[in-house]
Amino acid sequence: MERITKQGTAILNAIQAAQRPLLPQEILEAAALEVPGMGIATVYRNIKSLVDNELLCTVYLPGENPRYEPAHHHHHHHFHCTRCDKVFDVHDCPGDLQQLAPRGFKVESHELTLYGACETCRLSPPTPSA
Amino acid sequence: MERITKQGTAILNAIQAAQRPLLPQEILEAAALEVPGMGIATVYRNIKSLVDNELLCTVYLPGENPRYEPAHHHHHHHFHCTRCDKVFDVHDCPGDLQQLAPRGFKVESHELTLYGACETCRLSPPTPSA
DNA sequence: TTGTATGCAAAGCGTTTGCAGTGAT
DNA sequence: ATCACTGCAAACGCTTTGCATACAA
Repeated sequence: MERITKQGTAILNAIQAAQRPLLPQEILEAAALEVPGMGIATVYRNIKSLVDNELLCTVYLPGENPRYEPAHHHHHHHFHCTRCDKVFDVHDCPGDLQQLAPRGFKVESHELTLYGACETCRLSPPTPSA
Repeated sequence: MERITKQGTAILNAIQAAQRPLLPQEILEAAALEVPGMGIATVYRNIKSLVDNELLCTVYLPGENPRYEPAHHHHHHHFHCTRCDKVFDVHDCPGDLQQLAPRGFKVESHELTLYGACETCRLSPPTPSA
């Protein structure tokens, strides 16, 4: 992306405004509030170039489609709320995990995902009527 | 699955013989050695029923398609070799990670993936000629 | 004006499903 | 002889790509 377009601006705004990693479809919905009629292909193309330029990073969670968040340039993990399915950053880290690997294996990095209830869901359980 | 078929047997054999989680395509290739001409749809259908019957479990790794391994019925993690892309079981675990989550969040489970070089790849670096 | 970025639709890829035929019981 | 399972092909959901048009420069 060499040119500044209203679509590209809206996409980056949407991702930066979200306080959590977003799916492409969520990015589209948010950006389309600003630029109605925007297509999903534009979202994918912009995401790709933003990731290439290291303005965004890709959040891969087990069994999930990729989400995107602003590149933090620091090691962190994620918390996946099993109630609302939203994903949140976790800035703490268990540290070196070489000890866990089988003998002879060299651990160079790791990914950790926590699952449970986010604060909102913990304080607002689903209504029994549902 | 109520009936025993040669395809179903070959599929289960392939997964149990592998010492690591396999992709559906890998399962097909292994099982087709025993039952040539087997279709990928049969692999998916058998996997699904084996998972439902808890003979298999699904291994979800970040950014990867699902793999399948015999159900171990115990908590464990995985090591993904970045050289050969094979995945191995890790039986050790860092334990409770509640401490890592943001305040107010409740951690109920976690997934951990280690990345690096498996023993084979660590001992056999790629040939410089490649 | 130039040519990049967009929108649409078609294509890709992994997975699922409908259907007619095969084969386990 | 049944009817569950199989193979094939079509359908699906997500992502990518081709192409003509729109618009940033």
